[in-house]
Amino acid sequence: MGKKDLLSTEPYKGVRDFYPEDQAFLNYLIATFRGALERWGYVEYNASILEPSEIYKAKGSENEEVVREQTYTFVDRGEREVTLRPEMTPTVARMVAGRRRELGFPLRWYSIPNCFRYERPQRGRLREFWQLNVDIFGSSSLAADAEIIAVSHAIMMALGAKQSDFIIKLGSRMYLDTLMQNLNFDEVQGKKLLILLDRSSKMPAGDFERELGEMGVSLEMLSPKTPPQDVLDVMERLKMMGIENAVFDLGVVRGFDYYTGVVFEIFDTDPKNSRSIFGGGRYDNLLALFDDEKVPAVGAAAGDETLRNFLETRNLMPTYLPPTKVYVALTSESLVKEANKVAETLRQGGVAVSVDFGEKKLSDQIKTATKHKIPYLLVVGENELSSGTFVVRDLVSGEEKSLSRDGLLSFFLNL
RNA sequence: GUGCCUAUGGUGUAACGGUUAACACUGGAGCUUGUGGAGCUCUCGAUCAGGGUUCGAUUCCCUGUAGGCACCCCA
Repeated sequence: MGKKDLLSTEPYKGVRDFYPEDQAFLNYLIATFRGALERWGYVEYNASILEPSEIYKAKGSENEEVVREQTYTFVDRGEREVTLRPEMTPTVARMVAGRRRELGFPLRWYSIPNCFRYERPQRGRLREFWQLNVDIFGSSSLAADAEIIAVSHAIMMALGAKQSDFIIKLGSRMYLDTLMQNLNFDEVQGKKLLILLDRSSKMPAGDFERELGEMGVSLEMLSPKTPPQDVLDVMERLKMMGIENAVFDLGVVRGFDYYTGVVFEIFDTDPKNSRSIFGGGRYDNLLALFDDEKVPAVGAAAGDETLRNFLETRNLMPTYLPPTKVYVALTSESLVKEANKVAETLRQGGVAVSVDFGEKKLSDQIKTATKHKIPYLLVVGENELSSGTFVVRDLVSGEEKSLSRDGLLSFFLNL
């Protein structure tokens, strides 16, 4: 028997299908983000996935290669170069700059976009991911830096984490800049050093110090006696908010593009998840690309996949339950209409109900309900309809309850 | 781009180089239990592709492909 040329059921490389359980998890993340952020006074925005390619190239010439090789970029029918957004920050910078005069500052915004990067997938890194973005625009105060970190911390806690589960590592671009000046490093050397610092946590200590030596510096020369002033200030503010798991880390650099001040990354303390969960910092110059007047900004981002890895390792994944509360099973296919009448009463009252079509026997209908993890079963048969008494079964405990037609709604509403 | 690992039904696993590739779950069909989630019977369904070694390859080797992991990079 020759096999037909069937299509693959695999999704495109590096992207995921969101089966109901997966979508439910994403929804849970989004709901948790929203809840936490809106309590802090942040409002939600969004934008198209498509952006003109130039907004990613403009940040600096060194980014051009990254954009060319690590984004989904194509030319549209009108010869415009288009990129599927690899991140949200340029987009939000564009949006804020576009309405700078109308928006009141400080501005607290968040969004949960999907972003695309053309990369080789591996643990915690995919070609499409959902990413929370939180930003404050229009404040230069370190209080804003601290708030962004505090909000990130609050989200971790809202997801069920303990402070000992993660650590907030702070760095200072300002400190590094003055350091470069003191070392008389030019831009090229400076970048090289930043890259090395960024990699340091992944390298054996010996290699790191040897490579530092090759650049004519030592770890001692780079390490401050006490954390840089801006980092200290932020840490102090965090402590006052009850956040104890923040430390200074020379290796937190955040690439080498638009950051200008305090930068931070949140890591799982379990080494299994080596990728940062949250990352962000201050980027006071980015909006100047779109606008003559500077608008200071500080923000953070967190990806869904690294958060999922974190929650899985920490056993914090929510258990899946469908929105459906009641499954109506029928003793005969001919009862669909009657069953829908019963179901409609419940729907009117706001109870989520699905009705079987009665094509299969009752035991199979129950199996379906169980398989879909629907918590309650309601059987509609001739007896029930004539007597007006319905049996509701709790599919988890197996308990049953006899109710009148009118009693059904109040039963489900009182769960 | 580089390196390492992996590849058997839809899923998870099994098969010293040797009969007809096994088992569980899932799916389908049926029986049965007189409001029934159980049980029983039957059934669909796989060695990634191409070469090589061998009397004989799921098993060993090579190439390709796909996937995973790490590096690079990480906005």
